[in-house]
Amino acid sequence: MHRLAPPLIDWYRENARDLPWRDPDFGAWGILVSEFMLQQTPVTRVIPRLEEWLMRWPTPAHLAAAPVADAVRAWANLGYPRRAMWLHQAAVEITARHGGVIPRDVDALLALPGIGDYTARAVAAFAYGERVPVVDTNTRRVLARAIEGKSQPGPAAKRDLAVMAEILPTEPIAAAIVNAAAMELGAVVCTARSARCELCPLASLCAWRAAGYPDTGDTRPKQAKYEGSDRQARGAVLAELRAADGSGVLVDALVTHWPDSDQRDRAILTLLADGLIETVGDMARLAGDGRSTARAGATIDV
DNA sequence: GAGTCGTGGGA
DNA sequence: TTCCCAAGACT
Repeated sequence: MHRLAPPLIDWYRENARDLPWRDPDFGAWGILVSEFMLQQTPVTRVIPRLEEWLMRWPTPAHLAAAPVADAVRAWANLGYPRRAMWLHQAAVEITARHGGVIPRDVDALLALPGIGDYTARAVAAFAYGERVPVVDTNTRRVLARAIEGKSQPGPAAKRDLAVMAEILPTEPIAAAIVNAAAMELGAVVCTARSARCELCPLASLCAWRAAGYPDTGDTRPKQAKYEGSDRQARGAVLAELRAADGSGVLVDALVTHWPDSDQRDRAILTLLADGLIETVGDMARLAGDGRSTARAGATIDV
């Protein structure tokens, strides 16, 4: 077994947070939904929305039968609402092509919308016990420090999976724990802002610590400013349509206060292109909203 | 590979 | 106040 695995396993058994999706009875659907929600959204904000979601849609078939607009509303403030749309579409495909059962095969999971390298492997490992490397931003930071001796990881790369595979135990259950432990360690001890090495089970083995904590630079892509961005404009448009009923809002009445009218129009057009909203005549609404008169796809002139 | 895509809490 | 960043995916 790799020298990093035993201390990770022992530490995780003692220190893992008691999170809902770690309940052995949580189920593959709950784990899949939690992984969608956790893509770029903090744990504390996910938990209440996740519990509501699973109460309302206890299986993929339940979600698949609902309008996608309901999913986007229930997504609430989790951010990146395309994820709600993709999760809904994934539920449709799981219901139609997988008999309502979440796939356990990584490639089958990757074929679903909104599921990439991380989520596919997380579901395979944590819902089904598959022995596959799972690499998220926390794991990449832990590996960069402990093994490569760097202060921060580089941008996500395919090679990360091979590095993680190196330290995975042979036995699938132990492998799943090592996957979870690396993520957990990066989330609560070896964080982006600080390294609380006095709490770290890998401290005595850590290459970065042994090298004296050199600042090796930060090559991660920097996040664009949100204030004044197209994302902010899209958020404002979508917030108005979430608050509206199925009849929608006059296109010309959407976010009329927005200071940049070109940006406002661009927000509406890209939301249409993404399939998050639709127009019927001069009205706009969440895609799939409204009742029986749905005629999506009409164009608007802005 | 680099840019884009929400939202809000904490440093 | 301002900035960072949070279990990524897609184009």
